[in-house]
Amino acid sequence: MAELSRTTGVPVPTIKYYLREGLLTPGEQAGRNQVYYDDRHVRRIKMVRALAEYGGLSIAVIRELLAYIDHPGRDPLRLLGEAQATVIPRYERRDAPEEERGRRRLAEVIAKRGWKNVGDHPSFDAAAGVIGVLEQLGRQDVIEALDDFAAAAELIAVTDLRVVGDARDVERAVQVVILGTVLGDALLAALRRLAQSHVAYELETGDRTL
Amino acid sequence: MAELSRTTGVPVPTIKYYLREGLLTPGEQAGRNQVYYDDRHVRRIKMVRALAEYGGLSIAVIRELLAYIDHPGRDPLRLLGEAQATVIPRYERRDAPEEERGRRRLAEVIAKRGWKNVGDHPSFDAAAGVIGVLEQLGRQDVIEALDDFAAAAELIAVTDLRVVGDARDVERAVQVVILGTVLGDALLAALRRLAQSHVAYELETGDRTL
DNA sequence: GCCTCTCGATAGTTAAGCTATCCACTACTG
DNA sequence: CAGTAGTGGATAGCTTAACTATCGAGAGGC
Repeated sequence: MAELSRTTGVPVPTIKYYLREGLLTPGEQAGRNQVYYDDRHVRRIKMVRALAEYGGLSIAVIRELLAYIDHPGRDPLRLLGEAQATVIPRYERRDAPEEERGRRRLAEVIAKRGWKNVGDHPSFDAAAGVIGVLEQLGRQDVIEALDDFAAAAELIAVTDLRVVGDARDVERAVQVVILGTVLGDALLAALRRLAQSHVAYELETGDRTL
Repeated sequence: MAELSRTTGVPVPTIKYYLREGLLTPGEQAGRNQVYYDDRHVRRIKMVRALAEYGGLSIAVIRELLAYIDHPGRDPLRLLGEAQATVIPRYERRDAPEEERGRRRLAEVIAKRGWKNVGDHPSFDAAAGVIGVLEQLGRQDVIEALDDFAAAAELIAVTDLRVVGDARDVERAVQVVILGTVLGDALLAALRRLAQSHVAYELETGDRTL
């Protein structure tokens, strides 16, 4: 265990805690007080840290994710939806008037882009909630950019699905979905800021106009 | 205060807590134990809740954001960078080999897209960290999609800058940047899942091939 | 005149995510 | 082969964040 701690940089008590919480499968017992940990444990710990640090996920959610990674459904077609359902935070759909307006606005955009199969998606209410709150805060200008955001999201989704499709087995595909979603969100957020900085620079120097 | 609580749906003790924490400016004193709150307080509270709930920001970060919203720098050109710096979580740049590799990989993509003004951006290390960890976890397939992600990020950034440019004064622009960044990230994440669901559906029905 | 409500201060609560201590035991070290 | 450092497991404790509850002096309303 000391070695596991050294190679991952995670303190021993924390590893014990992860074991207690069921994030790590017990290692192979070798004698009364000697346990062997292998490469999989190292990757497991790195995954836990990455999901917590970059994805901001709680230990409880990470445990669910890992459980799904270990025992994915066998139907590859449903895999994306199932894995998504495991990752997505559940927003309790409030029936406040502003959220209702957000739902209508979002439904318009979805219709315009011809998106199917999304009306009862768990992320629908999340997006509608954000739109509702933006409207309440008087940020109609941001809401007007919704179409462009949706277009970009579709581009990203196509990439996502291509990567998932290229995964050679279910196990790999599950990892792509989970990590691609959680770490992908963090990555996209960071890239967005870099791109903003770049575009702002080009506007300043006159290399680009909007 | 009871009325403020009723119209926002936030319990009185929580409002008191926000006052203590300096998230809310004190209302107008009217007598020894009577204080008037107005519309701005209502919007303030809604903003705090939105930033916390959808953006997952801590009270401490929200306080900084609000302070910047109240006293933005006067140079509109620097505004984006300053506001960004306030929002972006600071990752302590580790000099682990995998993060170093992430930095190199990211630098390639940036060079390929011709992004300028981006090498020492605070989000650079965040993105590099994610890439590094993806590589460690054996997800080269996701890393290969980096170019596409960057392209989408650029699209989004152009939209962002257009919205900021349309804001008619500095005060409005600051709000666009902060809310557009924090709530925009949440919105994009949700739209991404909706788009994934849509694209997956089209692939299933044969309406689309990759 | 009394009863309720208000503000503000202070203290308490809850949950998450570790971290520290203990203990019985064991395996390497000289 | 004795000693000592280290092991795993159990349990308890710590720290921070974000609220939440209590209290008391004082004001407003019928």
